[in-house]
Amino acid sequence: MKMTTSNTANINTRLSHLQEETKFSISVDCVIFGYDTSKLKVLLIDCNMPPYVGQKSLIGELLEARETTTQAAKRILKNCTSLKDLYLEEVSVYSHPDRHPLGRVVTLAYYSLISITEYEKHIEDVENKRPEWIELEQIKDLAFDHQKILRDAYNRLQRTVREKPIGFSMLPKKFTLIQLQNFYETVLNIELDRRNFRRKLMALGLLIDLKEVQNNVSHRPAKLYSFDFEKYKQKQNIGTLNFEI
Amino acid sequence: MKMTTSNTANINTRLSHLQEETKFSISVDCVIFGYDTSKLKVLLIDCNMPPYVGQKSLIGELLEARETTTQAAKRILKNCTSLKDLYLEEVSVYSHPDRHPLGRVVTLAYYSLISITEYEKHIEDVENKRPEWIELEQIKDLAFDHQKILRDAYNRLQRTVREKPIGFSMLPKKFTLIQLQNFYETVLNIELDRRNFRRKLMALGLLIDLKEVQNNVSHRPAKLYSFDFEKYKQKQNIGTLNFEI
DNA sequence: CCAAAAGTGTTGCCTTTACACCCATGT
DNA sequence: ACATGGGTGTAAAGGCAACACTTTTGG
Repeated sequence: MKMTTSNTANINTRLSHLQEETKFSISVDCVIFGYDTSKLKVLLIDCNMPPYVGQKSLIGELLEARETTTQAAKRILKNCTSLKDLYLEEVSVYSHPDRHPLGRVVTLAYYSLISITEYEKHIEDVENKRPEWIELEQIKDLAFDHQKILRDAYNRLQRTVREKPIGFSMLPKKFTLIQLQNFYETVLNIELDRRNFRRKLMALGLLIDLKEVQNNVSHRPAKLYSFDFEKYKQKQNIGTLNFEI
Repeated sequence: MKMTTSNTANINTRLSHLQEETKFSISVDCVIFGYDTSKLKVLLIDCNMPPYVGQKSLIGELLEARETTTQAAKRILKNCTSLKDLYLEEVSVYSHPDRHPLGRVVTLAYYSLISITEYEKHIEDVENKRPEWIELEQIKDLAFDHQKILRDAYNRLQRTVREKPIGFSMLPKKFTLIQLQNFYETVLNIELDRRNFRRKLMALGLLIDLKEVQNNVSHRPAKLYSFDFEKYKQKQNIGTLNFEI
Protein backbone atom coordinates (compact mmCIF):
# COMPACT_ATOMS: atom_id res chain seq x y z
CA MET A 1 0.00 0.00 0.00
CA LYS A 2 1.54 3.27 -1.13
CA MET A 3 1.34 6.40 0.90
CA THR A 4 1.60 9.99 -0.11
CA THR A 5 1.75 11.75 3.20
CA SER A 6 5.46 12.28 3.43
CA ASN A 7 5.78 15.09 0.95
CA THR A 8 2.69 17.01 1.87
CA ALA A 9 3.11 20.21 3.80
CA ASN A 10 1.23 19.92 7.06
CA ILE A 11 -0.28 23.17 8.09
CA ASN A 12 -0.39 22.24 11.73
CA THR A 13 3.07 20.90 12.25
CA ARG A 14 5.66 21.48 9.63
CA LEU A 15 4.87 24.40 7.42
CA SER A 16 7.18 27.37 7.81
CA HIS A 17 5.56 29.97 5.59
CA LEU A 18 2.43 30.51 3.57
CA GLN A 19 2.83 30.59 -0.17
CA GLU A 20 0.99 32.90 -2.52
CA GLU A 21 -0.04 30.02 -4.79
CA THR A 22 -2.23 28.56 -2.11
CA LYS A 23 -4.14 31.71 -1.30
CA PHE A 24 -7.75 32.18 -2.21
CA SER A 25 -10.42 34.81 -2.20
CA ILE A 26 -13.06 34.16 0.42
CA SER A 27 -16.55 35.54 0.32
CA VAL A 28 -19.50 35.42 2.65
CA ASP A 29 -22.98 35.00 1.20
CA CYS A 30 -26.12 35.68 3.23
CA VAL A 31 -29.47 34.02 2.74
CA ILE A 32 -31.78 36.56 4.32
CA PHE A 33 -35.17 35.09 5.11
CA GLY A 34 -38.24 37.16 5.84
CA TYR A 35 -41.87 36.26 6.45
CA ASP A 36 -44.82 38.26 5.28
CA THR A 37 -48.50 37.59 4.50
CA SER A 38 -48.06 33.87 4.95
CA LYS A 39 -45.11 33.66 2.59
CA LEU A 40 -41.49 32.91 3.25
CA LYS A 41 -39.30 35.28 1.27
CA VAL A 42 -35.64 35.81 0.55
CA LEU A 43 -33.81 39.05 -0.10
CA LEU A 44 -32.08 38.89 -3.48
CA ILE A 45 -30.21 41.23 -5.79
CA ASP A 46 -29.66 41.31 -9.51
CA CYS A 47 -26.50 39.72 -10.72
CA ASN A 48 -24.71 41.74 -13.36
CA MET A 49 -21.84 39.40 -13.83
CA PRO A 50 -21.48 37.30 -16.98
CA PRO A 51 -22.57 34.61 -17.55
CA TYR A 52 -25.28 35.24 -14.94
CA VAL A 53 -26.56 38.64 -16.11
CA GLY A 54 -30.30 38.80 -15.62
CA GLN A 55 -30.35 36.22 -12.86
CA LYS A 56 -30.79 36.90 -9.18
CA SER A 57 -28.19 36.20 -6.56
CA LEU A 58 -27.69 36.18 -2.83
CA ILE A 59 -26.09 39.10 -1.12
CA GLY A 60 -22.41 38.59 -0.48
CA GLU A 61 -19.11 40.35 -0.06
CA LEU A 62 -15.47 39.48 0.11
CA LEU A 63 -13.96 38.74 3.48
CA GLU A 64 -11.77 41.60 4.61
CA ALA A 65 -8.24 41.37 5.92
CA ARG A 66 -8.95 41.31 9.63
CA GLU A 67 -12.48 40.14 10.15
CA THR A 68 -13.99 36.77 10.88
CA THR A 69 -16.58 35.33 8.54
CA THR A 70 -19.23 36.01 11.16
CA GLN A 71 -18.19 39.63 11.35
CA ALA A 72 -18.34 39.82 7.57
CA ALA A 73 -21.85 38.38 7.61
CA LYS A 74 -22.94 40.96 10.19
CA ARG A 75 -21.40 43.73 8.11
CA ILE A 76 -23.27 42.54 5.03
CA LEU A 77 -26.54 42.35 6.92
CA LYS A 78 -26.13 45.78 8.39
CA ASN A 79 -25.28 47.22 4.99
CA CYS A 80 -28.30 45.90 3.24
CA THR A 81 -30.91 46.03 5.97
CA SER A 82 -29.58 48.71 8.32
CA LEU A 83 -30.66 46.34 11.10
CA LYS A 84 -28.34 44.73 13.57
CA ASP A 85 -28.31 41.93 16.11
CA LEU A 86 -30.09 39.71 13.65
CA TYR A 87 -30.25 35.98 14.05
CA LEU A 88 -27.36 34.47 12.14
CA GLU A 89 -26.37 30.88 11.53
CA GLU A 90 -23.64 29.30 9.45
CA VAL A 91 -24.81 27.03 6.67
CA SER A 92 -21.82 25.57 4.91
CA VAL A 93 -18.77 26.19 2.77
CA TYR A 94 -18.91 26.09 -1.03
CA SER A 95 -15.53 25.59 -2.58
CA HIS A 96 -15.83 24.17 -6.06
CA PRO A 97 -12.85 25.62 -7.97
CA ASP A 98 -15.04 26.83 -10.84
CA ARG A 99 -17.95 28.12 -8.85
CA HIS A 100 -17.21 31.80 -9.52
CA PRO A 101 -16.42 33.30 -12.92
CA LEU A 102 -13.88 35.79 -11.61
CA GLY A 103 -11.63 33.07 -10.34
CA ARG A 104 -11.30 30.90 -7.33
CA VAL A 105 -13.61 32.18 -4.61
CA VAL A 106 -14.43 29.99 -1.66
CA THR A 107 -17.64 31.14 -0.02
CA LEU A 108 -19.12 30.72 3.41
CA ALA A 109 -22.89 30.83 3.50
CA TYR A 110 -24.90 32.12 6.42
CA TYR A 111 -28.57 32.56 6.85
CA SER A 112 -30.34 35.24 8.76
CA LEU A 113 -33.91 35.91 9.80
CA ILE A 114 -35.47 39.32 9.75
CA SER A 115 -38.83 40.92 10.18
CA ILE A 116 -39.87 42.38 6.86
CA THR A 117 -41.87 45.06 8.67
CA GLU A 118 -38.81 46.24 10.58
CA TYR A 119 -36.83 46.10 7.37
CA GLU A 120 -39.33 48.27 5.51
CA LYS A 121 -39.09 50.94 8.19
CA HIS A 122 -35.45 51.55 7.33
CA ILE A 123 -35.65 50.92 3.66
CA GLU A 124 -35.27 54.55 2.62
CA ASP A 125 -31.78 54.51 4.07
CA VAL A 126 -30.52 51.94 1.63
CA GLU A 127 -28.83 52.99 -1.59
CA ASN A 128 -30.84 53.07 -4.79
CA LYS A 129 -29.85 49.64 -6.00
CA ARG A 130 -32.08 47.84 -3.62
CA PRO A 131 -32.37 44.17 -2.91
CA GLU A 132 -35.78 42.67 -3.40
CA TRP A 133 -37.95 40.21 -1.47
CA ILE A 134 -38.79 37.18 -3.57
CA GLU A 135 -41.09 34.41 -2.44
CA LEU A 136 -39.10 31.29 -1.75
CA GLU A 137 -41.38 29.22 -3.95
CA GLN A 138 -40.75 31.47 -6.92
CA ILE A 139 -36.99 31.40 -6.69
CA LYS A 140 -35.24 29.42 -9.36
CA ASP A 141 -32.09 29.72 -11.46
CA LEU A 142 -30.09 31.80 -9.06
CA ALA A 143 -26.62 32.83 -10.20
CA PHE A 144 -23.50 30.87 -9.26
CA ASP A 145 -24.26 27.93 -6.97
CA HIS A 146 -26.69 30.05 -5.02
CA GLN A 147 -29.66 27.82 -5.70
CA LYS A 148 -27.90 25.04 -3.84
CA ILE A 149 -26.86 27.40 -1.07
CA LEU A 150 -30.46 28.48 -0.71
CA ARG A 151 -31.65 24.89 -0.59
CA ASP A 152 -29.13 24.06 2.12
CA ALA A 153 -30.00 27.18 4.09
CA TYR A 154 -33.70 26.42 3.92
CA ASN A 155 -33.11 22.86 5.10
CA ARG A 156 -31.14 24.23 7.98
CA LEU A 157 -33.84 26.75 8.79
CA GLN A 158 -36.54 24.07 8.78
CA ARG A 159 -34.55 22.05 11.21
CA THR A 160 -33.57 24.84 13.54
CA VAL A 161 -37.00 26.47 13.63
CA ARG A 162 -38.39 23.31 15.23
CA GLU A 163 -35.75 23.19 17.89
CA LYS A 164 -35.23 26.78 18.83
CA PRO A 165 -37.54 29.76 19.02
CA ILE A 166 -35.84 31.55 16.16
CA GLY A 167 -39.06 32.07 14.24
CA PHE A 168 -40.01 34.99 16.44
CA SER A 169 -37.28 37.03 14.74
CA MET A 170 -39.39 36.96 11.60
CA LEU A 171 -42.73 37.79 13.18
CA PRO A 172 -44.06 41.10 14.45
CA LYS A 173 -43.40 41.66 18.15
CA LYS A 174 -47.10 41.22 18.83
CA PHE A 175 -48.69 38.28 17.13
CA THR A 176 -51.73 36.06 17.37
CA LEU A 177 -51.50 32.35 17.92
CA ILE A 178 -52.92 31.78 14.49
CA GLN A 179 -50.27 33.95 12.88
CA LEU A 180 -47.69 31.90 14.73
CA GLN A 181 -49.27 28.68 13.56
CA ASN A 182 -49.39 29.92 9.96
CA PHE A 183 -45.75 30.79 10.22
CA TYR A 184 -44.79 27.27 11.24
CA GLU A 185 -47.07 25.77 8.63
CA THR A 186 -45.44 27.87 5.92
CA VAL A 187 -41.86 27.37 6.95
CA LEU A 188 -42.21 23.65 7.60
CA ASN A 189 -44.65 23.10 4.78
CA ILE A 190 -46.97 21.04 6.94
CA GLU A 191 -50.44 21.41 8.42
CA LEU A 192 -50.92 21.71 12.15
CA ASP A 193 -53.97 21.09 14.27
CA ARG A 194 -55.09 24.34 15.82
CA ARG A 195 -55.98 23.00 19.24
CA ASN A 196 -52.90 20.85 19.58
CA PHE A 197 -50.69 23.67 18.43
CA ARG A 198 -52.14 26.12 20.94
CA ARG A 199 -51.89 23.66 23.78
CA LYS A 200 -48.28 22.91 23.00
CA LEU A 201 -47.26 26.52 22.67
CA MET A 202 -49.06 27.62 25.79
CA ALA A 203 -47.54 24.72 27.70
CA LEU A 204 -44.08 26.06 26.93
CA GLY A 205 -44.88 28.98 29.21
CA LEU A 206 -42.91 31.33 27.01
CA LEU A 207 -45.70 33.38 25.50
CA ILE A 208 -46.75 36.58 27.20
CA ASP A 209 -50.45 37.29 27.04
CA LEU A 210 -50.50 41.00 26.22
CA LYS A 211 -54.17 41.37 27.20
CA GLU A 212 -54.70 43.08 23.90
CA VAL A 213 -56.67 42.02 20.87
CA GLN A 214 -56.61 42.74 17.18
CA ASN A 215 -58.82 45.54 15.99
CA ASN A 216 -60.47 46.41 12.69
CA VAL A 217 -61.01 42.80 11.82
CA SER A 218 -64.45 41.77 10.65
CA HIS A 219 -64.59 38.77 12.89
CA ARG A 220 -63.85 37.89 16.44
CA PRO A 221 -60.52 39.58 17.20
CA ALA A 222 -57.67 37.35 18.27
CA LYS A 223 -55.60 37.86 21.38
CA LEU A 224 -52.08 39.18 20.99
CA TYR A 225 -49.00 37.56 22.45
CA SER A 226 -45.31 38.23 22.52
CA PHE A 227 -42.42 35.85 23.09
CA ASP A 228 -40.70 35.93 26.46
CA PHE A 229 -37.04 35.97 25.43
CA GLU A 230 -35.95 36.66 29.01
CA LYS A 231 -37.64 33.61 30.40
CA TYR A 232 -36.34 31.55 27.50
CA LYS A 233 -32.77 32.49 28.33
CA GLN A 234 -33.26 31.61 31.97
CA LYS A 235 -34.78 28.24 31.17
CA GLN A 236 -32.01 27.57 28.71
CA ASN A 237 -29.39 28.29 31.35
CA ILE A 238 -30.90 25.98 33.90
CA GLY A 239 -31.47 23.31 31.28
CA THR A 240 -35.22 23.24 31.69
CA LEU A 241 -35.96 23.94 28.11
CA ASN A 242 -37.67 21.69 25.67
CA PHE A 243 -38.69 23.75 22.70
CA GLU A 244 -39.98 21.38 20.08
CA ILE A 245 -42.65 22.18 17.56
CA MET B 1 -29.37 56.61 9.60
CA LYS B 2 -26.06 56.30 7.84
CA MET B 3 -25.31 53.58 5.38
CA THR B 4 -22.04 52.16 4.23
CA THR B 5 -23.10 49.86 1.45
CA SER B 6 -22.32 52.12 -1.48
CA ASN B 7 -18.57 51.83 -1.48
CA THR B 8 -18.29 48.19 -0.70
CA ALA B 9 -17.29 45.85 -3.48
CA ASN B 10 -20.01 43.27 -3.93
CA ILE B 11 -18.62 39.94 -4.88
CA ASN B 12 -21.81 38.80 -6.52
CA THR B 13 -22.65 41.79 -8.66
CA ARG B 14 -20.05 44.43 -9.18
CA LEU B 15 -16.57 43.20 -8.60
CA SER B 16 -14.43 42.94 -11.71
CA HIS B 17 -11.28 41.30 -10.43
CA LEU B 18 -9.93 39.65 -7.35
CA GLN B 19 -7.21 41.49 -5.51
CA GLU B 20 -4.21 39.92 -3.88
CA GLU B 21 -4.82 41.81 -0.62
CA THR B 22 -8.00 39.91 -0.03
CA LYS B 23 -6.60 36.43 -0.54
CA PHE B 24 -6.12 34.03 2.30
CA SER B 25 -4.66 30.67 3.02
CA ILE B 26 -7.30 28.04 3.65
CA SER B 27 -6.73 24.85 5.54
CA VAL B 28 -8.84 21.84 6.31
CA ASP B 29 -8.61 20.25 9.75
CA CYS B 30 -9.96 16.79 10.47
CA VAL B 31 -11.27 15.57 13.79
CA ILE B 32 -10.89 11.82 13.40
CA PHE B 33 -12.95 9.91 15.94
CA GLY B 34 -12.44 6.29 16.75
CA TYR B 35 -13.99 3.97 19.33
CA ASP B 36 -12.19 1.26 21.19
CA THR B 37 -12.63 -0.62 24.45
CA SER B 38 -15.50 1.60 25.51
CA LYS B 39 -13.59 4.80 24.91
CA LEU B 40 -14.07 7.49 22.33
CA LYS B 41 -10.72 8.56 20.94
CA VAL B 42 -9.33 11.15 18.57
CA LEU B 43 -6.35 10.88 16.27
CA LEU B 44 -3.86 13.65 17.08
CA ILE B 45 -0.35 14.64 16.09
CA ASP B 46 2.38 16.57 17.82
CA CYS B 47 2.53 20.23 16.99
CA ASN B 48 6.05 21.48 16.39
CA MET B 49 5.13 25.04 15.68
CA PRO B 50 5.88 27.82 18.15
CA PRO B 51 4.22 28.82 20.39
CA TYR B 52 2.48 25.44 20.50
CA VAL B 53 5.51 23.12 20.59
CA GLY B 54 4.76 20.18 22.83
CA GLN B 55 1.02 20.41 22.41
CA LYS B 56 -1.13 18.13 20.31
CA SER B 57 -3.09 19.25 17.31
CA LEU B 58 -5.63 17.99 14.83
CA ILE B 59 -4.53 16.73 11.46
CA GLY B 60 -4.83 19.35 8.76
CA GLU B 61 -3.43 20.48 5.46
CA LEU B 62 -3.67 23.49 3.20
CA LEU B 63 -6.32 23.52 0.54
CA GLU B 64 -4.80 22.95 -2.87
CA ALA B 65 -5.38 25.00 -5.97
CA ARG B 66 -8.12 22.95 -7.59
CA GLU B 67 -9.78 20.90 -4.92
CA THR B 68 -12.87 21.40 -2.82
CA THR B 69 -12.61 21.42 0.94
CA THR B 70 -14.31 18.03 0.98
CA GLN B 71 -11.75 16.63 -1.40
CA ALA B 72 -9.02 18.06 0.78
CA ALA B 73 -10.54 16.38 3.82
CA LYS B 74 -10.66 13.04 1.99
CA ARG B 75 -7.06 13.47 0.91
CA ILE B 76 -6.01 14.15 4.49
CA LEU B 77 -7.90 11.13 5.76
CA LYS B 78 -6.46 8.86 3.15
CA ASN B 79 -2.96 10.11 3.89
CA CYS B 80 -3.09 9.50 7.57
CA THR B 81 -5.24 6.38 7.76
CA SER B 82 -4.84 4.82 4.31
CA LEU B 83 -8.57 4.18 4.52
CA LYS B 84 -11.11 5.69 2.18
CA ASP B 85 -14.85 6.19 1.89
CA LEU B 86 -14.95 7.24 5.50
CA TYR B 87 -17.87 9.05 7.00
CA LEU B 88 -17.20 12.76 6.73
CA GLU B 89 -19.17 15.75 7.93
CA GLU B 90 -18.46 19.44 7.92
CA VAL B 91 -18.29 21.10 11.31
CA SER B 92 -17.69 24.79 10.87
CA VAL B 93 -15.35 27.50 9.70
CA TYR B 94 -12.78 29.09 12.02
CA SER B 95 -11.58 32.41 10.79
CA HIS B 96 -10.20 34.51 13.60
CA PRO B 97 -7.44 36.62 12.00
CA ASP B 98 -4.90 35.62 14.64
CA ARG B 99 -5.77 31.99 14.96
CA HIS B 100 -2.60 30.75 13.25
CA PRO B 101 0.94 31.91 14.02
CA LEU B 102 2.13 31.73 10.41
CA GLY B 103 -0.36 34.32 9.29
CA ARG B 104 -3.95 34.46 8.27
CA VAL B 105 -5.25 30.94 7.76
CA VAL B 106 -8.97 30.31 7.60
CA THR B 107 -9.74 26.71 8.40
CA LEU B 108 -12.63 24.43 7.64
CA ALA B 109 -13.13 21.67 10.17
CA TYR B 110 -14.54 18.27 9.31
CA TYR B 111 -15.03 15.25 11.45
CA SER B 112 -14.72 11.67 10.42
CA LEU B 113 -15.45 8.32 12.02
CA ILE B 114 -13.23 5.33 11.66
CA SER B 115 -12.88 1.88 13.05
CA ILE B 116 -9.68 1.75 15.06
CA THR B 117 -9.34 -1.94 14.25
CA GLU B 118 -9.40 -1.28 10.52
CA TYR B 119 -6.99 1.58 11.04
CA GLU B 120 -4.52 -0.59 12.92
CA LYS B 121 -4.46 -3.08 10.05
CA HIS B 122 -2.92 -0.49 7.78
CA ILE B 123 -0.85 1.32 10.30
CA GLU B 124 2.50 -0.01 9.07
CA ASP B 125 1.95 1.87 5.80
CA VAL B 126 2.00 5.24 7.44
CA GLU B 127 5.21 7.23 7.67
CA ASN B 128 7.23 7.09 10.84
CA LYS B 129 5.79 10.25 12.37
CA ARG B 130 2.55 8.65 13.30
CA PRO B 131 -0.58 10.22 14.67
CA GLU B 132 -1.79 8.88 17.98
CA TRP B 133 -5.15 7.90 19.43
CA ILE B 134 -5.94 9.92 22.52
CA GLU B 135 -8.99 9.38 24.68
CA LEU B 136 -11.41 12.23 24.25
CA GLU B 137 -11.65 12.74 27.98
CA GLN B 138 -7.90 13.20 28.28
CA ILE B 139 -7.58 15.79 25.56
CA LYS B 140 -6.87 19.29 26.74
CA ASP B 141 -4.78 22.24 25.62
CA LEU B 142 -4.70 21.44 21.95
CA ALA B 143 -2.71 23.81 19.75
CA PHE B 144 -4.32 26.71 17.90
CA ASP B 145 -8.09 26.85 18.36
CA HIS B 146 -8.27 23.09 18.02
CA GLN B 147 -9.78 22.56 21.44
CA LYS B 148 -12.79 24.56 20.35
CA ILE B 149 -12.92 22.77 17.02
CA LEU B 150 -12.91 19.47 18.85
CA ARG B 151 -15.69 20.61 21.15
CA ASP B 152 -17.81 21.68 18.20
CA ALA B 153 -17.10 18.47 16.34
CA TYR B 154 -18.03 16.36 19.34
CA ASN B 155 -21.28 18.27 19.78
CA ARG B 156 -22.05 17.65 16.16
CA LEU B 157 -21.21 13.98 16.49
CA GLN B 158 -23.46 13.61 19.52
CA ARG B 159 -26.31 15.09 17.61
CA THR B 160 -25.82 13.20 14.39
CA VAL B 161 -25.21 9.86 16.00
CA ARG B 162 -28.75 9.95 17.42
CA GLU B 163 -30.32 10.73 14.10
CA LYS B 164 -28.36 8.68 11.65
CA PRO B 165 -26.72 5.29 11.86
CA ILE B 166 -23.21 6.70 11.55
CA GLY B 167 -21.97 4.97 14.67
CA PHE B 168 -21.57 1.71 12.81
CA SER B 169 -18.56 3.20 11.02
CA MET B 170 -16.74 3.11 14.32
CA LEU B 171 -17.71 -0.39 15.37
CA PRO B 172 -16.45 -3.73 14.12
CA LYS B 173 -18.53 -5.15 11.28
CA LYS B 174 -19.83 -7.81 13.65
CA PHE B 175 -20.93 -6.55 17.00
CA THR B 176 -23.09 -7.55 19.92
CA LEU B 177 -26.06 -5.52 21.06
CA ILE B 178 -24.27 -4.74 24.27
CA GLN B 179 -21.26 -3.40 22.42
CA LEU B 180 -23.63 -1.22 20.45
CA GLN B 181 -25.31 -0.02 23.61
CA ASN B 182 -21.94 0.73 25.23
CA PHE B 183 -21.01 2.72 22.18
CA TYR B 184 -24.07 4.93 22.45
CA GLU B 185 -23.63 5.29 26.19
CA THR B 186 -20.04 6.39 25.72
CA VAL B 187 -20.62 8.78 22.86
CA LEU B 188 -23.74 10.35 24.32
CA ASN B 189 -22.52 10.14 27.87
CA ILE B 190 -25.81 8.74 29.12
CA GLU B 191 -27.06 5.45 30.51
CA LEU B 192 -29.50 3.34 28.58
CA ASP B 193 -31.84 0.61 29.75
CA ARG B 194 -30.75 -2.68 28.22
CA ARG B 195 -34.18 -4.06 27.44
CA ASN B 196 -35.53 -0.83 26.05
CA PHE B 197 -32.44 -0.32 23.95
CA ARG B 198 -32.64 -3.77 22.44
CA ARG B 199 -36.32 -3.45 21.70
CA LYS B 200 -35.82 -0.15 19.96
CA LEU B 201 -32.88 -1.29 17.89
CA MET B 202 -34.53 -4.53 16.85
CA ALA B 203 -37.71 -2.66 15.97
CA LEU B 204 -35.77 -0.63 13.42
CA GLY B 205 -35.38 -3.81 11.43
CA LEU B 206 -31.92 -2.79 10.30
CA LEU B 207 -29.80 -5.27 12.22
CA ILE B 208 -28.88 -8.55 10.59
CA ASP B 209 -28.78 -11.49 12.95
CA LEU B 210 -25.62 -13.25 11.85
CA LYS B 211 -26.55 -16.47 13.66
CA GLU B 212 -23.12 -16.40 15.19
CA VAL B 213 -22.01 -15.90 18.75
CA GLN B 214 -18.92 -14.69 20.51
CA ASN B 215 -16.44 -17.34 21.52
CA ASN B 216 -13.78 -17.59 24.14
CA VAL B 217 -15.76 -15.56 26.59
CA SER B 218 -16.18 -16.89 30.08
CA HIS B 219 -19.88 -16.29 30.21
CA ARG B 220 -22.87 -16.80 28.01
CA PRO B 221 -21.71 -15.72 24.54
CA ALA B 222 -23.59 -12.87 22.94
CA LYS B 223 -25.16 -13.01 19.50
CA LEU B 224 -23.46 -11.10 16.73
CA TYR B 225 -25.19 -8.65 14.44
CA SER B 226 -24.26 -6.45 11.55
CA PHE B 227 -25.93 -3.32 10.27
CA ASP B 228 -27.97 -3.60 7.09
CA PHE B 229 -26.73 -0.59 5.13
CA GLU B 230 -28.57 -1.72 2.00
CA LYS B 231 -31.93 -1.80 3.69
CA TYR B 232 -31.18 1.49 5.36
CA LYS B 233 -30.58 3.16 2.01
CA GLN B 234 -33.81 1.76 0.63
CA LYS B 235 -35.84 2.90 3.59
CA GLN B 236 -34.20 6.28 3.40
CA ASN B 237 -35.17 6.62 -0.24
CA ILE B 238 -38.80 5.78 0.32
CA GLY B 239 -38.94 7.98 3.39
CA THR B 240 -39.77 5.16 5.77
CA LEU B 241 -36.89 5.82 8.03
CA ASN B 242 -37.01 6.91 11.59
CA PHE B 243 -33.65 6.31 13.13
CA GLU B 244 -33.67 7.84 16.56
CA ILE B 245 -31.74 6.59 19.52
C1' DC C 1 -78.84 37.78 11.74
C1' DC C 2 -75.18 36.29 8.98
C1' DA C 3 -70.38 35.58 7.73
C1' DA C 4 -65.83 34.76 9.27
C1' DA C 5 -62.40 33.50 12.00
C1' DA C 6 -61.22 32.70 17.19
C1' DG C 7 -61.34 29.83 20.85
C1' DT C 8 -61.90 25.56 23.57
C1' DG C 9 -61.73 19.52 25.85
C1' DT C 10 -61.89 14.77 25.51
C1' DT C 11 -60.59 10.26 24.04
C1' DG C 12 -57.82 6.52 22.15
C1' DC C 13 -53.43 5.13 20.83
C1' DC C 14 -48.76 4.77 20.72
C1' DT C 15 -44.33 5.58 22.71
C1' DT C 16 -41.45 5.64 26.58
C1' DT C 17 -39.98 4.31 30.95
C1' DA C 18 -39.22 1.50 34.87
C1' DC C 19 -38.20 -2.72 36.66
C1' DA C 20 -36.28 -8.35 38.08
C1' DC C 21 -35.43 -12.86 36.94
C1' DC C 22 -33.56 -16.79 34.21
C1' DC C 23 -29.87 -18.47 30.78
C1' DA C 24 -25.52 -20.04 28.66
C1' DT C 25 -20.84 -20.50 28.95
C1' DG C 26 -15.95 -21.05 31.09
C1' DT C 27 -13.45 -22.22 35.07
C1' DA D 1 -21.45 -25.35 41.29
C1' DC D 2 -20.37 -20.76 40.78
C1' DA D 3 -19.21 -16.47 38.62
C1' DT D 4 -20.05 -13.56 34.76
C1' DG D 5 -22.37 -11.14 31.68
C1' DG D 6 -26.43 -12.21 28.06
C1' DG D 7 -31.12 -12.27 27.22
C1' DT D 8 -36.14 -11.51 27.95
C1' DG D 9 -41.73 -9.27 29.18
C1' DT D 10 -45.08 -6.49 31.38
C1' DA D 11 -47.47 -2.65 33.34
C1' DA D 12 -48.04 2.35 34.24
C1' DA D 13 -47.54 7.01 32.61
C1' DG D 14 -47.05 10.48 29.47
C1' DG D 15 -47.21 12.47 25.00
C1' DC D 16 -49.45 12.87 20.52
C1' DA D 17 -53.08 12.87 17.15
C1' DA D 18 -57.81 13.13 15.88
C1' DC D 19 -61.92 15.40 16.12
C1' DA D 20 -66.77 19.43 16.37
C1' DC D 21 -69.04 22.91 18.46
C1' DT D 22 -69.50 27.63 20.63
C1' DT D 23 -67.96 32.58 20.79
C1' DT D 24 -67.09 37.21 19.32
C1' DT D 25 -66.82 40.69 16.29
C1' DG D 26 -68.14 43.65 11.86
C1' DG D 27 -71.24 44.41 8.29
